[in-house]
Amino acid sequence: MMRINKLTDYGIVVMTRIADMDQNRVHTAREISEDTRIPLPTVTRLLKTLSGNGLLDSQRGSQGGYSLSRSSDDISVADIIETFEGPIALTECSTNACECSYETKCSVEEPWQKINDTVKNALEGISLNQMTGKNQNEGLLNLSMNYSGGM
Amino acid sequence: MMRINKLTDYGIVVMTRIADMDQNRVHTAREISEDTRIPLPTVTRLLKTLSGNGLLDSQRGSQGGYSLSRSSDDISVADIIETFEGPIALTECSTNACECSYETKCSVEEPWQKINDTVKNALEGISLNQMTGKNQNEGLLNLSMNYSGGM
DNA sequence: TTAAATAGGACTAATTTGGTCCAAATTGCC
DNA sequence: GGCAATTTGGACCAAATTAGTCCTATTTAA
Repeated sequence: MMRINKLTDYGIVVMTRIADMDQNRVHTAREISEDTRIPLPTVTRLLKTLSGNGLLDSQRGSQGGYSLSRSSDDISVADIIETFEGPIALTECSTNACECSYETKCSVEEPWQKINDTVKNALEGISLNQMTGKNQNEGLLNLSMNYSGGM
Repeated sequence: MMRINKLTDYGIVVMTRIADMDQNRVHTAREISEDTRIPLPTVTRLLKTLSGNGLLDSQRGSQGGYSLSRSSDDISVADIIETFEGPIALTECSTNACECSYETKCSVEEPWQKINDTVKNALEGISLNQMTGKNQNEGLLNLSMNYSGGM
């Protein structure tokens, strides 16, 4: 149903949770697992991926844990999605290198690029901060979209 | 990688192809298969789905075939995607009935609705006609998106 | 030195997706 | 009326992807 993957969804939940918590200390996988009720093995994997891709800073060893690598204003939903699923590309034709096997497909290539850019922009426009409970009913209110294109 | 399904992609190719062809006659599955080089069994399945969901009219029997049920201006990419994948919903939370098992998820619900609406609007804004070769480099040129929301 | 963490990666089970095929129903035409 | 060309509906299986778990190594504070 044109879903993002479950793990990506979890990833956003986890990031949102971290953004919601105290920024002055690190948070362990166990803590986040208990908070979100996502099983610990899964959470550890999510955190590893997120830190490996630079969205989280990690501190090893005792008293270690994870924290946001940047302000929650500077992390977008697109960042998180791309961490788990790679570049946002609705079809193969959306990426730069289009190697269509069907001739017709290529006539469809340029429109897809546009569609994809639009979706990508939408996701880049939502910050992690906007996902938190902190400013619910605020930050998103003036999110809108205008089409000047005529059909 | 946050893709639409291959069959959905094919579905768009098939619809685009039909839109590109003579509107004064019906087109058989075999014809479309040969045109697009998508295997016949797959094409028949695509066409069945498309006609079952009202995007194509079908005529049975000898001399039968498929044709667009409405003008290609009145069919959107979103229509086709929804035909194959159901309502556009990036996460479960995007749909009306959100039954999150994790408490945090629900704090994320409203932002997701917004994100989803944005993506949906983007896809609804592209007509099948714009996907055809007929008016390439025309219809899409002034497709743009403005964010008034600040991050 | 020990305990508490993260890091890296292998592995399996579950789910989804892609693709094919068959039998039935409908329709036009000879 | 019967035949041939279609769509319709649904079952089915193989392949690919995804979700989730587990094990071992490494790092670090106390």
